[in-house]
Amino acid sequence: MAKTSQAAGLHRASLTKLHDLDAALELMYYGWRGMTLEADAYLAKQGLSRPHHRILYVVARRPDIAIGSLLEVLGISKQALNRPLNLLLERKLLTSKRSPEQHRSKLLRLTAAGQRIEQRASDHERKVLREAFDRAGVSGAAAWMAVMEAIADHN
Amino acid sequence: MAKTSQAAGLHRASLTKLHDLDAALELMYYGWRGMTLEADAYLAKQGLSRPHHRILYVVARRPDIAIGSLLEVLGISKQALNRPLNLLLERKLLTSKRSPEQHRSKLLRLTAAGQRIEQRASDHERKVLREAFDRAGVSGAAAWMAVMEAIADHN
DNA sequence: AATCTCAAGTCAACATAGTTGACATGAGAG
DNA sequence: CTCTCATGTCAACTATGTTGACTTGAGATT
Repeated sequence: MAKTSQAAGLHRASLTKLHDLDAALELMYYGWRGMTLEADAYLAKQGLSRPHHRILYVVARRPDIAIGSLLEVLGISKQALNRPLNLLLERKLLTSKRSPEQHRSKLLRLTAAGQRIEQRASDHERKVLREAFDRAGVSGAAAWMAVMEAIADHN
Repeated sequence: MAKTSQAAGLHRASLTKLHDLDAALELMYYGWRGMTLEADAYLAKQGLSRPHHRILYVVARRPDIAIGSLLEVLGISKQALNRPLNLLLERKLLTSKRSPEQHRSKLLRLTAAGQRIEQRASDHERKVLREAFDRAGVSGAAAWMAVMEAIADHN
């Protein structure tokens, strides 16, 4: 699961711009890469990868979430969730218990170890954002957020 | 190759924000999704997917690129390039010819059909960006670019 | 008590996108 | 005639996802 290898650098290739927005398009690509690169490397060291992080991230922000809700939030099938989720339970980064009344569903929570890993992985991503925002200033950061919201909510 | 299915919507989940930058972090995730969603759907209708688009995109902007250079730009192994590239050649979206002097390397070019598909797929992505930039105004777009550059070039 | 529903879990088969490693081919250069 | 070097190809593997078909176990209904 996840190699330590990779070009890691993957310098932004200099391609001829055929359209006005090609530069922006490429920035989205390399921006995503830039934000996740260190987090992925950290996760790989822990024997984890992005799907595990996504689970930890969501459970951290919705303690006692049921598996069905987690599936909805992640937008994947339960079969796809199965493996990474079980690994996290085995590694005791997550706990699951049945709720007192709603005995049908299982509630997920992070253990202390799970919280630590979630925090460190997300910290790598936030660090990249923070440095960029610091350079851009408060108004630049706000403008970035506004544009990203428009892109994310498009349609 | 690529299903037409998917939640397609995948509404931005409302998660408790544990940190200042969690909102920004999630925006990067959903922004990437938002930009590529329609392009991926279009490509799927053509029986293609993102790796094919990446190849078409690069070759469009570097006509007569050799395979070795393409590998560098894409940052994948030649074995990984092999299948999508051969599909594009079979479907006559790309041509390869040996150059007159440098007989060792093969030069890649888009056919008219390849250009059409590349353009349409990229247009879907640019459309999302254009609408967001229109709302944000020139200064907002410039700020977005500046922040994304800082993120992309981080490290 | 018997049955229905519903969340969760599990098994199999498959698709896609990537990896390493090993080796073949074909042209140019020495 | 051999060496290099870009390209091509085969095999085996990993990881992340998909559908479809089923089981299990608890709660609710009749």
